[in-house]
Amino acid sequence: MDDQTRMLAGLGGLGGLSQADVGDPDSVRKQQSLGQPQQDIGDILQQIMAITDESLDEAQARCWPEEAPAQWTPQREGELGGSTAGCALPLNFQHRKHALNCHRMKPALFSVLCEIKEKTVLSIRGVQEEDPPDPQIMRLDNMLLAEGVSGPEKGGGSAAAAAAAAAAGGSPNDGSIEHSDYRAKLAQIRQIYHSELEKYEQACSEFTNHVMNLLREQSRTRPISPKEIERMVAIIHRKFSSIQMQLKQSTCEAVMILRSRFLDARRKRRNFNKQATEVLNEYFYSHLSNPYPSEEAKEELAKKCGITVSQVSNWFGNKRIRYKKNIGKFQEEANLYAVKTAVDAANVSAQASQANSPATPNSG
DNA sequence: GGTTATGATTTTAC
DNA sequence: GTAAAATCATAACC
Repeated sequence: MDDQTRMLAGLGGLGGLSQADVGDPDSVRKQQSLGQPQQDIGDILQQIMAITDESLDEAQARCWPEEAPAQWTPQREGELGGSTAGCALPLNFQHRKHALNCHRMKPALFSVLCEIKEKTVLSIRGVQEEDPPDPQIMRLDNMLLAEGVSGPEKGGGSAAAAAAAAAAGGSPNDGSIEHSDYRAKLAQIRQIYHSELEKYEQACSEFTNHVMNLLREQSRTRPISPKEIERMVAIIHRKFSSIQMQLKQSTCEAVMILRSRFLDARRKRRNFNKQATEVLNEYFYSHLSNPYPSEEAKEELAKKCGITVSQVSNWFGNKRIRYKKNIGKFQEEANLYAVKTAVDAANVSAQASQANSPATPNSG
């Protein structure tokens, strides 16, 4: 509450207009002899100064009879009148307020004061207010949307899980248990995110309303323009959006951790199927003198085996080092694939020669 | 349950 | 950035 009060005092006060700027009571009294218009202004300034001299806490502690009758009593009014004994005018607070509101010069004077305030304090603040959308927030938003945490719920998470499963090297159906586990955990994160977001939004709107009401109330006795209230609301929204960013950040982190766990292939390593291993071994042993497939070859092998290019690279890396370390152990396998390759080559050449020979009626 | 095989990751060297 | 080497973690086998 103290922070709010201070914040409001910064905006709700005369905003840079010191007592000397507006006119202290002595100089005002001197001016009173200058004629009726000056006397009017002097009166109203004195009233304003008397009211603004009171701290906001004091002002808020005093409730208006028409707004909070339960707290206002004649005795209370007496106390309030007593507490303002230090003021220049012997009016109690409510009387002063009433007199001020009814004063014929009040709208014009407040308009001028608002204008001065606008040109001084608020114009300085205004420079940093119109900032573009934060790229960091945009990144977080995009990620949360892509992961299915924010936005519509329909299958976002399962799509991400399917993609994750595919990236892990298996088909999405292979790990249906892990898949549903992933979805459940993602849904949990989503639920926490939305409930927290709702809380923040509610708090933001409650606080904004509270501040707006206070400023509107204050605007009856202090020069506060609607524009200034708007600015204050914008400031509050920015503060709350920074809290929201923290929430988004931690949600993203949670999703990343979940995803990395789900994707951590070491935790659920699957051997490649027999056909894939055969294809890879065939290539390895038929290129034993230089077992380094090009990028194109890797892509083709990956396609043939139904794995990723990086998995092909891993496999060749492992194979090279393990073969080199223990050639004897792999000799049998090498011979096997050498024979297989020779047979395949023979078949290919046979087919080629058959295709090149003149066709006969019996040739099938 | 222990051992081996294997896919993935990390560290290191170039 | 790439490959070798070391290492990790899990699957598969006995």
